[in-house]
Amino acid sequence: MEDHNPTLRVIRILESLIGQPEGKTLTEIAKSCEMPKGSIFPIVHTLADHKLLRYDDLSSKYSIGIRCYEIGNEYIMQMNVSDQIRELTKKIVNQCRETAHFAVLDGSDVVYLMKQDSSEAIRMVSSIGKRIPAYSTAIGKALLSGYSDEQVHALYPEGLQKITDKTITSLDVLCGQLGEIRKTKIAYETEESSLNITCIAVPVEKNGEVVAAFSVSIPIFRAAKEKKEQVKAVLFEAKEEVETLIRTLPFHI
Amino acid sequence: MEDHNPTLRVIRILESLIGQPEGKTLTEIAKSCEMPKGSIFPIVHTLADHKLLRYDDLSSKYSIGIRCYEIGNEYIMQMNVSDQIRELTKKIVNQCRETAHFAVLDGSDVVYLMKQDSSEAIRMVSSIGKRIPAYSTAIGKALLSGYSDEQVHALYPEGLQKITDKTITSLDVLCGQLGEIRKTKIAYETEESSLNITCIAVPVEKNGEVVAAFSVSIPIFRAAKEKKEQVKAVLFEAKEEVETLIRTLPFHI
DNA sequence: AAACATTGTTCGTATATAAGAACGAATGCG
DNA sequence: CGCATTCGTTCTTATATACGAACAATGTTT
Repeated sequence: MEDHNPTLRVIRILESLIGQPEGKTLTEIAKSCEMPKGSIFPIVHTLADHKLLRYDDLSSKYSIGIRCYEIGNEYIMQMNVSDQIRELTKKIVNQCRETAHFAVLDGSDVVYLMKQDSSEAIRMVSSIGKRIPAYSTAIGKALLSGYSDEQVHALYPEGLQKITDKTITSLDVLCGQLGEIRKTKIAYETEESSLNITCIAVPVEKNGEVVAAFSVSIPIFRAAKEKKEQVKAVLFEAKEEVETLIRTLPFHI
Repeated sequence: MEDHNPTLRVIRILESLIGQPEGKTLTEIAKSCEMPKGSIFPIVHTLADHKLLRYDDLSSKYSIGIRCYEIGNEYIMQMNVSDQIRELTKKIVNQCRETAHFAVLDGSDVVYLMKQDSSEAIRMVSSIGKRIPAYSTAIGKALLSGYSDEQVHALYPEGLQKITDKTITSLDVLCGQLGEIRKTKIAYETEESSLNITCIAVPVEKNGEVVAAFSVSIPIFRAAKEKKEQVKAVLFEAKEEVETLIRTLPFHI
């Protein structure tokens, strides 16, 4: 480790524990962060003392602590409309009987801020706080539609990776779809991010800029034409409502 | 600032931004953390670079960033039963038509992990991730019932502060109620934390230890006797279900 | 039982950070 | 228009941290 930025160390330690529900031992953290364990020892201790990390005696593993949860929730609270948006997401679910998401774009990834499951038997397995490549989902495409074709190209210098057989891998095809979305204000996706799931999404705009998006995910066997039309109508209504809501209020990503 | 622990600095900076939806300028952060702004400048920069902080050009204020949200959600994900618990919370709301919470205890405070609003007109204004003194709420008392009277006394060396006119301020009265809760496994509270709200809660136990709690909050004008009885029954059912759920699985705070 | 592989922990010194004043750049105000 | 008050930024040196090997303490394997 050549970089001696102690703040960066803290960040790398915390990030190394994302997607690790079991946690990691001090030695494992040291290895994955490429830092000597003697160096991270006091850092990990301080973090654990303040509950940003949690230490499990049995497994002797560290994982993300409750204080991170509290701090992270502050992000949502900053959107002073978070409760209303949650209600709107819930309303979408009630009307469509399918899982709905509210998400924003961070770089080239979609970050889900809210998720409401449908009460139908088959549920999506997505989770809030998760991050996935934008180009592979309807909600991501809705968000990307706020960017110009050049900006989209710049976001994916390595091109588009296949996630399922139906994932779009051509930037030109993607930009073609984004052009449509800019006009129609609705985005579609079929099995491009997970099999047997189709997704419909609308961009949420403020002052002409795309700041967020709503989506509904449907198992394809339930995605008949009239169902899709109904979902589309519900999403357009939600779009209107949330845009009215945030028109005057500050709303940031 | 005498303490030169750089990790602690990061923590203090992040924590100083909790409950500050508007954010703070670099100077304000420096003042509230009692650190020279020249010192925290590189720290804040690194945090912002990695989106743990967010900088607003217009107000030139820093606030909690999206990456904190992602990291914090990892805490919930670690409870591999989080989705089922969310469903259970939702079920409580559907059956009671009132706001339900799921929370754990951290020190002497309640930390809400999940919240589901009722669709009724008047809603609670609580928020997930928030932290409030345990003794003032039904859910807090349910959680405290896992402690002995001595432990409870130790938790509040300064005694109990008044939040509303009806807040319990005597540790002995509190411990008396906790004794009841240990026997009956149900906790009540009326306007002790917020006016016009009454609350009913059940502790969630694993191996005889209280690890979490469910609660339902009701505006007092809707809290008739038969309503309370119904809520009590729903909560007992939820308690049974979640205890079965976590019996075999690892479940930690 | 002994060797091994874990875990976390300590320590001296090279090296990077922290303090705090002083700087420049905006903005607000009289 | 200029004084005053923000904002962020830079700089030098005292001072604290990071390295990384060697440490103890468990638990696992042979």
